[in-house]
Amino acid sequence: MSLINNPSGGALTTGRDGDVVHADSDLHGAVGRHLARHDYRYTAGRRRLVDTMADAGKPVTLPDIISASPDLSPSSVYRNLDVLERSGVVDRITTRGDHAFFEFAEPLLSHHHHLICIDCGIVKDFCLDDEVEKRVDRGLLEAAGEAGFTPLRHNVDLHGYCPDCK
Amino acid sequence: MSLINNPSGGALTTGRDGDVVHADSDLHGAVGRHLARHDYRYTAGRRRLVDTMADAGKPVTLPDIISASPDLSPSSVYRNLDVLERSGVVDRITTRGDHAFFEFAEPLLSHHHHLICIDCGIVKDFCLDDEVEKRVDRGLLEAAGEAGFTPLRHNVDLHGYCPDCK
DNA sequence: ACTATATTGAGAGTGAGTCTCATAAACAAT
DNA sequence: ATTGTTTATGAGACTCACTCTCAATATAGT
Repeated sequence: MSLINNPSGGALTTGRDGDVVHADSDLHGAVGRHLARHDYRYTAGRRRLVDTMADAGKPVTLPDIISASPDLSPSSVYRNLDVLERSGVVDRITTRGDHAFFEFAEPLLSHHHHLICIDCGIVKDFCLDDEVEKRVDRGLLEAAGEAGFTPLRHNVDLHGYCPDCK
Repeated sequence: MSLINNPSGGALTTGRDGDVVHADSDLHGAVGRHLARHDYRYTAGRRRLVDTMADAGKPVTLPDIISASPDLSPSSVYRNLDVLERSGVVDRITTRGDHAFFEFAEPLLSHHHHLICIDCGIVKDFCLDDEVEKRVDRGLLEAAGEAGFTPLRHNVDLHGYCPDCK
């Protein structure tokens, strides 16, 4: 298992609760706790999936996962990505490309956003500075309240062309 | 044809170019200009589609369009939504729901963002104030430059539960 | 009107993701 | 350890949003 994806380039060191995963700390422990909270088992196949995603260090699609770990069964991977998403371990990123992307959710991964290529759909992570984040948060909470929405998280995505599709 | 969707509640009155559509001005003229710029024809079917979307006044899915205008052919509507998207008339919003949502693109519609229900996928528009927008823009341009991305537009989406799915 | 080009519509086709179900693994309690 | 109970697995069938095909039709230019 390698380092978890971290767009800011430094080690993951902060967070508001005890489940933030530090560069060399116990990812599996944190994932297991999330799963247990939702009455799911942390099986060997799910560990393999988590390891594969951690090794990738960036948002991945199903083909990415299968080509990195060909012994995993596609139907089980889809089912387990769903379980991990329900447990708050993984976020699904839906783009115009053929496949959805998956990456570790906060607070397993520090807060960040996405550059999305509108041609090939590839996703790359980046961070905004704290000042901007706070202002966005305040604006979003206000808007959500007015519309009767219960806010869970925000996405700030930039759509454009990646270096390859330019 | 009714008013175009406008999350801020007031009339659409500003914009950086001449194609911004005011509440009572010529939507079809602006759409026709966009299509012509891309060597597409503004046919009767495309007008019907544009009218249907304008009448809805909010992001719509293909079933929304067909149930509002049952004489439109689904395959043509899909094809024409694609043409309108390529021409910059329409934006596609991909969510976890079964269907993609479509709405008028900027600058036909004033700048705004989306509340997206993570359960049913429904999309609602809202605005952020100008100060926040400017800061977000600056942060995104910087991030895009570092990653070699060519920025086109940004999306600030809030994901949560809509009043019905709460 | 005539020609060249773009669009239409009905239905066939595609493919990412989901569902089924028989088998296997994980947990609990004795 | 053994048994019983619940949950997970995997192969493949299946769904269905969306795209493609192609003959018929509408549009624009001359």
